[in-house]
Amino acid sequence: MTEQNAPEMAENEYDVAAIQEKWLPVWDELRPFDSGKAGDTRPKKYVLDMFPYPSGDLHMGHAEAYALGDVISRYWVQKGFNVMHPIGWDSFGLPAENAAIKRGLDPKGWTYDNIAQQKSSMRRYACSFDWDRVLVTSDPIYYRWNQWLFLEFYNKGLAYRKNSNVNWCPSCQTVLANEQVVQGLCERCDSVVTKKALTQWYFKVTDYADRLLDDLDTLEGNWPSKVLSMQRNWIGRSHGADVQFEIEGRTEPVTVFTTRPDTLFGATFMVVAADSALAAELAADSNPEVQKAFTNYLEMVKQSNDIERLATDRPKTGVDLGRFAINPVNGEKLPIWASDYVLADYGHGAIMAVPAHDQRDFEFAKAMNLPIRTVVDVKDEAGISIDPATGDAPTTAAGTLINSGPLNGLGKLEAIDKIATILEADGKGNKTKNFRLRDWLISRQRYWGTPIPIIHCNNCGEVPVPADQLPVLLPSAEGLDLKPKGTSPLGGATDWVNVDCPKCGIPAKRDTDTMDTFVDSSWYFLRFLSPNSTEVAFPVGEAKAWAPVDQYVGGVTHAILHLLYARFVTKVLHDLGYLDFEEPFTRLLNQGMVLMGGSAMSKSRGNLVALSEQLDEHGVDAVRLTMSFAGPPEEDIDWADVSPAGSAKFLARAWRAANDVKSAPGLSPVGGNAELRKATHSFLRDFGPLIENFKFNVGVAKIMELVNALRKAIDGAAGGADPAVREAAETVAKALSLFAPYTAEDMWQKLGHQPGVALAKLAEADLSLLVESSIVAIAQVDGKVRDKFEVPVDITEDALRELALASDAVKKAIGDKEVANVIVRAPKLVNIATK
RNA sequence: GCCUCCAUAGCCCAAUGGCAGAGGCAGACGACUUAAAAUCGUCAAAGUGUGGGUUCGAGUCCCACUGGAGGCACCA
Repeated sequence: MTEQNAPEMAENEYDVAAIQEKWLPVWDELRPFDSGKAGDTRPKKYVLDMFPYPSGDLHMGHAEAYALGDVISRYWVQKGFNVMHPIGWDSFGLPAENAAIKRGLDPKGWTYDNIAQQKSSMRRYACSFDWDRVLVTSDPIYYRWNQWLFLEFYNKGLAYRKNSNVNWCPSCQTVLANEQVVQGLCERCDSVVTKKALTQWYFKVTDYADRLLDDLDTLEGNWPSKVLSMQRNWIGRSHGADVQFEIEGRTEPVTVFTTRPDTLFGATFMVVAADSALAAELAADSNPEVQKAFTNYLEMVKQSNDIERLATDRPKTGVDLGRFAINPVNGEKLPIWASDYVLADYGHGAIMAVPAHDQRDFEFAKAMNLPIRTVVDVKDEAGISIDPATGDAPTTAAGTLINSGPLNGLGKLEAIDKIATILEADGKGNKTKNFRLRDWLISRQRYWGTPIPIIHCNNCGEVPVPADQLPVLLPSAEGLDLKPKGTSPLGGATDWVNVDCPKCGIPAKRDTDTMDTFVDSSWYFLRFLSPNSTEVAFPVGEAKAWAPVDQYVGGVTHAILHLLYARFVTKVLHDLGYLDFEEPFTRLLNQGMVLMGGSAMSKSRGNLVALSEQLDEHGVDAVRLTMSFAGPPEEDIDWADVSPAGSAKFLARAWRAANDVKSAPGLSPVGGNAELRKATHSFLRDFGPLIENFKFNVGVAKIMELVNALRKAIDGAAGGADPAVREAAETVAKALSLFAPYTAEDMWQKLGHQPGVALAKLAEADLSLLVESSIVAIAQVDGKVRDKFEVPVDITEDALRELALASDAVKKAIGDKEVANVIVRAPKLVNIATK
């Protein structure tokens, strides 16, 4: 190498680090992704990535999510849309608080340091965010509106306080929503969740259960079916009937819910949830031995946790309460038992037990030696009636009703209808439905969250903080004991807690709980419309123009937590007149996880891959491209299986091709190398639909294909000056800008253009270039290819049939078999079926 | 126990019911080089987890099974 050609070498070298340095400041100037410019007439589109929790720097999971979200967002920008693609931080929550306790710091400092770091990483990662629309949920300007939301719910009767047995994490020392208990463990820290009787705040999500379930149908096709089925499972609607049983020695009847009212004649006992008020009352009015046995049993039940309860092979336990219920259809006396297999907070906390036709009731009857009466005749494979009373299992299938008075001879559905009619006529019951979904417990006994804007007054009770006194600012953490102790740390901020009642003026106290952070994230997508407004949570008019979110991108881990809550809050805001739509996210893409060596990355497993190291080693573009190219976006990526180095190699190859273009910009491609033009325009035809259908990996493969064709043309007959070469190279640069913005921008400059490849539209495919005059037709015999011939594209069916039948190879394959049928699909195929 | 989803070259993955291969990784060979790297090029490699069925024709649709991933679960 001589000194003279050294600078030229640098010019022809793909230098990842230099390119990254070069373009960031240019883009800062150019701001191609602003969405709030006045007079912007482009059609609007709202693309949203789930916002991160600032628990440290960005990791590989973020890198995947934001790479994929960026492909979609940049695609629509390139198509000429005014795309709103904002970002923010879900910055309240336990990790900040725990980290702060560990280090003796204010959670605020830890949180905002992490936000700054993530923000800088996102800029380097070249995310196409609109940096004018940023929100941070722990900013008072945000959580003031969180408090507004709470009060809207409160005033509508959708936020309320009640005392009940709640999920309690002994490690986090706070309550958990049902959705935050996974397999009996705390979602956050994996501690075994226990139950505790506490007064807590709830959002009445159950009021919306039907709509939350039914409206999932409107998302069909636009949301992953997996998420739809998870939500359906979670809401868990079952249809059945309420039936009222008189209780001996009690004025009020007890109502039970059953999905099998047809089996009412087979009820042989009743079971009430051991931990319910009803059980305690029935026991209290019973004889002393029962009282004692019940107290002992209840003690045992309280000590068991969800893990034990979930064990399916757990033997049935219970206590006979010495009381009796009267079967409303036949007047039979049914003994009442208390057991923990009946849940206090589902249905009415009491069931009618039909051991012949329910697995759990059957097990209980066997354990307690209670009678079993068959009322549904179910036949086995041999056609012989099965009798659970003498067998070892209940029958749960449909069958003909027996031993059931007026229901005898009916099938299941007819029997259900008839018994419902009978019960309704007597005022003893009615058809109804029940949900697995419970109300959303939103209060937390922790510091780092939105204070609940309620004041408790001895005179007035719960008093909402007046709007003009919002926000209720979180008191400084200084001097507060943040360590979890079961009551909110805010209770220690005496000056803050003690206030005068806004209604009557006497000394009162603030509510010291904070809100579940899922409240913060349940409506944040609306706040991006005016992240800095001090007047409104979000402007109703802007919401009409931008919302709902056209495309939401995020992990499947939020399938039932965040996505269900956001749907619920949207429906409430709709009903309050703030929104004209009922579903927040029109289209949803769930990206998979990034694994390493077959399992999720974790420090303890020792398979953590640091994003920053990957970026340093391969460059931003190569990492982003690898995320898109690895496979379908919803599948997990095993980092051990993919090749960021290969991606970098490809990017360099594409970049070099642009460097080899020897014509001036603005050159018409007409008359250029025909083969390359064909490759370019078949790419242009295929690319858009692939991206719109999330087939990013295939889209990248198509770009690679085009780069290969481009290389061949440059090195071959066409040469670097051919107009088709320029056309192909510009197409590559534009398409590549969705995946590898730095490389694409640099290519764009090499091709002689001003910065801003992100805004350069891809050309429409010229389909006339793709018209072929002839095509290779195949001739099959019994589905196997036997011959091929080149035919005109407009060949008639008859002509193609003749051609195929005349082929020697076809004749040989037919042999002496008789031709049964000849299928012709001109011009591509003939299939000859023999007998 | 109930409900989803997945299975294609050594690996990651393509394939409107119509010739199993678009693309990549790894591999072999060649060109360039004193040599290597880089680059450019050429090649090899599976009959689609198993067994049935529908069809003129099945990787694709249906059923069963095996293996893997996920959700719900004492919810009456």
